[in-house]
Amino acid sequence: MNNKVDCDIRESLDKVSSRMRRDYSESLRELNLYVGQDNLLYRLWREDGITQMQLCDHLKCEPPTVTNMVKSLEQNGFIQRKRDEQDARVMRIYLTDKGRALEQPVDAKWKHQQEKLLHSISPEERLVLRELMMRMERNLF
Amino acid sequence: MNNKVDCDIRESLDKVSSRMRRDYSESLRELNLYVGQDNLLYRLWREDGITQMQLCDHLKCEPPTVTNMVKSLEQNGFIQRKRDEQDARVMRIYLTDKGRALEQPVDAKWKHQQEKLLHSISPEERLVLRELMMRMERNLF
DNA sequence: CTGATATATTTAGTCTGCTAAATAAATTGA
DNA sequence: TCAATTTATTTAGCAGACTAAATATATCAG
Repeated sequence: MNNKVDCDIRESLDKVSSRMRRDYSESLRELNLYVGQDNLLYRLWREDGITQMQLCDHLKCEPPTVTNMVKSLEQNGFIQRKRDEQDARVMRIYLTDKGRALEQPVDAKWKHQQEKLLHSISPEERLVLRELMMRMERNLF
Repeated sequence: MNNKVDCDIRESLDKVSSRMRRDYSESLRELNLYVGQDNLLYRLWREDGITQMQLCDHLKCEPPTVTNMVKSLEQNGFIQRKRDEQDARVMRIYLTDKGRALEQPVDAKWKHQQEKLLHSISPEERLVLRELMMRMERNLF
């Protein structure tokens, strides 16, 4: 009986997150960005010139994924790659003006998407929800 | 102030679902399946011989995605494609014995993953969580 | 009956994401 | 010093997922 609830939670989680990703992805296309690239840029808006390895850590993905994302972002002129002077193995990623200019529009789209997700949920409920989400997170890591 | 909570919810949602997907994906590799294929098979376990268009509806994805998944599953011998006799446009997808045999092992892996996600959360809390997830779902669709 | 439209699928090409293996540079240890 | 190991990145190849465009079949309207 309880199993049904559990199933619904997992299915709902999948549905919500894939739908969010899809909607947000579509919205980002207006900025000539692909979903995920906004997250990479986000790290650079916080700290410009970090290495690909650091991006891996933050994005929680594997090195080849960063290589590809960075390549695409560079081709579109949002970032620039420079080899580190001290350590010739590492690549440092720097924002271009075009990349910096995306911060506000991306933030607006992010907030809009977020509001769509949560709009029927009260502040008190959001606290409860966050607490439960955090516990699921801890269960997985 | 509340915005922080909202942000955490969305970030947490992304983290939890991507981690779930990743773990589950790795687990499915033992069955020679890729993540997502289990969901397609699930539909066939419920109703064998449905069309690719019906699979699209259930999986909530686009026709080319189904084409590729079906191709891969057929090459691995889990399903068989047959053209519909009434309407030569439609392809009907049928399980092979090998495909049918995956139902139990996939179900076990799914349940295992689900328990990992929810194990620290009480039955009462699960009901609350489900209710909130469902509301987010309704917000998006 | 036939030309236009609708429907189902495929093809081509993009992206994120992965693993395995290759490459290149730095570090470590005998 | 120099071979072995570690670290950072890239390449190749695969999957799911997407869009745009092509193909093939069916249906509908005049």
